[in-house]
Amino acid sequence: MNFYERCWGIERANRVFNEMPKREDVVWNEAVKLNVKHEQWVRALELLREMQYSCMKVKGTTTVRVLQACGKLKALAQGKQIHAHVLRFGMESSVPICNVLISMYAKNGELELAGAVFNSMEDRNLTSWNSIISAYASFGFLDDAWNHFHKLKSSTIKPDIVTWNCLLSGHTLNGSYEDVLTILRMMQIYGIQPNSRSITCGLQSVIELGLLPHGKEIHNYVIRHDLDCDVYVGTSIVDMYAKRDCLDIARAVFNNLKSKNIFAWNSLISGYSFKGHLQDAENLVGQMEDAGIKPDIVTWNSMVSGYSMWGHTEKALDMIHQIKLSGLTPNVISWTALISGCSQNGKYRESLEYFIQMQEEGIKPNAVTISTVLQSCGGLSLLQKGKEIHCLSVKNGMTRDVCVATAIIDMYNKSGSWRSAHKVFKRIHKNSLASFNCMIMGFAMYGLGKEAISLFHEMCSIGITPDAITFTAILSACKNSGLVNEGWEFFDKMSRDYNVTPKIEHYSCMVDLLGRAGYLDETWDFIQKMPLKPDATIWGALLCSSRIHENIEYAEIAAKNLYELEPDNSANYVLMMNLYAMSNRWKDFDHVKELMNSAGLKNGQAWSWTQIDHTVHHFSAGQSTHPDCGEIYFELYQLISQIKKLGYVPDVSCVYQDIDDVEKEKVLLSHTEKLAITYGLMKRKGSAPIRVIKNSRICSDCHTVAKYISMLRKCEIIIKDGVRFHHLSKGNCSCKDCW
DNA sequence: ATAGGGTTAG
Repeated sequence: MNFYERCWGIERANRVFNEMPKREDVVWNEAVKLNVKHEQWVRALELLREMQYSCMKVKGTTTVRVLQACGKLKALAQGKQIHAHVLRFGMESSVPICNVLISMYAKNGELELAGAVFNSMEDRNLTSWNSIISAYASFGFLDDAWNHFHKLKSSTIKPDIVTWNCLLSGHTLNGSYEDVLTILRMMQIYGIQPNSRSITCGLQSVIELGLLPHGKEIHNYVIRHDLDCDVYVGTSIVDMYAKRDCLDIARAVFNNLKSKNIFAWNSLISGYSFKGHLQDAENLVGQMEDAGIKPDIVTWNSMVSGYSMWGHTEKALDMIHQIKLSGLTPNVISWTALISGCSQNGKYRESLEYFIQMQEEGIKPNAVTISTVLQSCGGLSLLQKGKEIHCLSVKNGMTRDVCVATAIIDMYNKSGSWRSAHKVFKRIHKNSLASFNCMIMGFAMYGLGKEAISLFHEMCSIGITPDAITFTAILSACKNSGLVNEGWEFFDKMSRDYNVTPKIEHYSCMVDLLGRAGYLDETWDFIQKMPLKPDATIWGALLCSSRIHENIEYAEIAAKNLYELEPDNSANYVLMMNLYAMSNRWKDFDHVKELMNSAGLKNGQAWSWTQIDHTVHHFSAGQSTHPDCGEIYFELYQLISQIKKLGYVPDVSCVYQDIDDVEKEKVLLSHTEKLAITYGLMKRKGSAPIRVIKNSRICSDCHTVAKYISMLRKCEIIIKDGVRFHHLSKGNCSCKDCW
């Protein structure tokens, strides 16, 4: 039989077997084992059944082999049949057979059955214990695994390296990386030498936890125990250094590797690419090819991701082309890398275009792709497109994914529809810290301070601990709703009760909160006492508040710092010019204007847009480019005269030009958000809210006009300005006029 | 006869 197997393979061997006139038990057993070895599963089982029918003796070793195969092939039904056979022929007292039964059930995910077999055993050896501990650990039932470990320790049998490694890999799979390191320490206490498998678990944990010193310790251990010739260990070390930004060390370790497989190359390349050393990464790809290793899809994807993340979209696209040239097909990860890079760099439009292109090439998006694309929709406030993607994710059952759910909430918040965001939020079964943060931030953006605060309390009451991001959200909610006392309270509480040290963004919120409320001296005091060096956000907040409350003294201090910290930000110059204009200080006005000109800066173009059906309508300051321009102005004049009857008085202080009030009133009319709102009113169908996006901050006059229009025409108007959202209805705004 | 079988890209 063996001879035939060697010369002509399993089929020939089976034929010879069938032609044998008289077949002994031994031959039958050999035939079954052989078929299992060649993964001729059906045939092996047929033979086994024939043996059972003819009451032949099936040897223990044969049974073990077949059960092993049932585990590997996840053939639960067949496994159970053999289990029945084992019971019928009284083989259940055999320790090896029970051991393999445990393993078979575990591999098929039947932990209860595995446990039942283990419990029914009269005698157990170390392998039995290892099998059951491995079963529980590999499915994340770590408590059960430890329980059995402790029972084992109180018996006469001693755990070995396999036992420990089962626990290590269980904790690694479960993501409890601190525990992995603790177990490694325990092993040393018990005098068990970690082997290469233990080490790879440890290294993976060190990478996830970002504990480079521990990693170096493990590296030393590896060198001392000659484990660095293990391919997996070597690659993990390269990977660790590459991920922790120690590219030189990573390269040195890599160069010393005895055998360099594709994983090692890829780890190094991804390290260089991720850090933005793209030329080095590309050179490595060349070297890898010279060494006779063909770059695979992972190699190329590292390159796509690097280029795309660092803003070189064209090169990323070029890499996608290269993938095709090398005979491979760009997969969902290649495309997601490209799309995500665009989105992260603010190239939202491009990212949406590539999303379409990806689908045209027959690649289906997954949850990561969807979350990324939703970010792009939010970035552009494209509510319609965002809704489409939301539908797509529902259709594909992706809303259960925490990242997708959070991205949907964020998209609705950023697209002017906090109600939809809230609806999605409430429908999520188990909200996470991230989704709470996202929704609190959403309320904050609309000036819904009370709602944000009550959500904060709800979150704490169900046992979720707020983090630094939660406090940024809650403080900006207080800031956007003018809740000074509440803001102070949260600021005190965060370090006192929640052990979160305030960062610069928290200080910035406080400066904004105090300043806008008019407590400028207190704000100044606060900045002086801050333990951190004030940055542009702090001075920017002070400048804004000083402008609102027309305090030239503080404004000038803030501006002086800002001109140094961000000389290219025209907004700072413009704010200063506004302030001087308000106080009729035209000489100072001209001075700032010169300063701005000499820095080569222009006053940014103001624009607004609104979406009607599937078309985006753009309105730019000083241009009457819209085809329906005449009609829009006609409608606007009528609206203005109607709201004047309701009490509207134009706020000419919003015009910072040295002209008379009649002229100023005309200038007010041309503000782009008014045109966009008017157009939205003209074209809207039914009672859908009018949504307008504006690149800079809305002025107080437009804000007032929008409030009156919402009252007059009984409509909802949602305006996103450079900073936040305004949700207007029935003559009121969600921001309660504190901006 | 029986236990563990890993590392890279979004």
